Amino acid sequence: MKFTYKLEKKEQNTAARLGSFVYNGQKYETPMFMPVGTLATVKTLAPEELKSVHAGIILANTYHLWLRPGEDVIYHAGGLHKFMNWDQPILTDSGGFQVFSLAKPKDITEEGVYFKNHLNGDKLLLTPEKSIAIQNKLDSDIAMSFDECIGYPATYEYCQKSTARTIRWAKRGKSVHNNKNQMLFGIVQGGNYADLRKYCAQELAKIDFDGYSIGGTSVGEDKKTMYQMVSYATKYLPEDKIRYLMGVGDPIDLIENTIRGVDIFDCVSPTRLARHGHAYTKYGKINLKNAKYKEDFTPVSTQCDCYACKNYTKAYIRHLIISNETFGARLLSIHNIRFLTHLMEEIRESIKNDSLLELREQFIKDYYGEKYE
RNA sequence: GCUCGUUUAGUUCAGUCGGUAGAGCGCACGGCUGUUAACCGUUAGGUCGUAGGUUCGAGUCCUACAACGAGCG
Repeated sequence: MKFTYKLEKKEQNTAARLGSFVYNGQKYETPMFMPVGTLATVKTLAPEELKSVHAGIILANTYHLWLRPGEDVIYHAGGLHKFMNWDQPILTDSGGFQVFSLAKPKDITEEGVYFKNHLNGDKLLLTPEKSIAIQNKLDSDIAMSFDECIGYPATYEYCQKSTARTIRWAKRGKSVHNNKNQMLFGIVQGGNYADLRKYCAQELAKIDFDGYSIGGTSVGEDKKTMYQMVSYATKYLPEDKIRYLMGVGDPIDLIENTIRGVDIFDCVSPTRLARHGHAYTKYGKINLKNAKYKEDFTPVSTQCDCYACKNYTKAYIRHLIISNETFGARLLSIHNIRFLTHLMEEIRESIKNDSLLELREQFIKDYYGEKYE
């Protein structure tokens, strides 16, 4: 189902934006954070639990669902929403990140990208057209253009060549996109090169997508570099369209990139860290596996309103995680997602009050103490 | 009581022809940014049951003892 982004307000002191859209009769505000549910599930969580932590859009992955169960199965099920019982928005990534994480350089061609199916060894070719066709069938609300997520560092020559190809791929995808209920976003690449980011953003804007993403960040660069890449891109993106920074979700990065004009984020961190026993707190990330929590009978956070913090102690969750009990991963996933959605609530509030820079200062003080930069 | 077997890291076990010890798990700590990740990495941890003997040298071969286990009385 399509929805229209509305830019509500711009923060006075930064490039931050407050926006909104209505989906299925419900209003959603940006900036927002999207939990990741690669295989049509946000790992360990039921849809009801996702709603309880105020999740808005969730993300699923074209590549993974193509391999298993296959897009036809989901099409026959009546689409991804029905298949996974999720009546809020769904964004599908295109498989572009798997070009970065799974493919070898020699497998990337003008036509598309060759993958080795990790389930059965089959040789696979994913093209821009194929990615869009799969996403059309999955019937997500937002489809992503097939791109190459460039690693870091990368030479200017490589970024130039790859980014030009990503733009050609974006055009090819757009020309075959045929799901009227689905939006299509373009993805700005360009590495850490201002002119390439600018060029890519402007070329994509000409194609006229429903929204724009910034890709090729959180691939090993330092934070300063990431923020620079984002600034290079947001500067040249249409103001009236939503901007999505892909794969970014470290709490401070949500603040810093909101400041640079980003509207939505996604990241595996809250759920992956949860499964690995870590929890976000206002005063920094904690590792619940540490012995010091063995008899800590207080919640992860006394201020958090999530189900885990309201009902369980660190000692109990630690016990579950150490015993490899899935309930521990589930409780921490609930908490970590809630931590990020709550942070986004604070960010939106501070945009309304034009106090985002103050929020950043206070956050850093609390989260990092004296250690930050 | 006799026979056989076992005894090595916290634990379960490897350990070649005799050349002064390794692994998995656990413990402790760290990492994780569009998920091939309930994963990966790094420490710490040993009088090789005890006492003798053979040998240049014994976790390894021999003897005795101890503990545990099995079988037979």
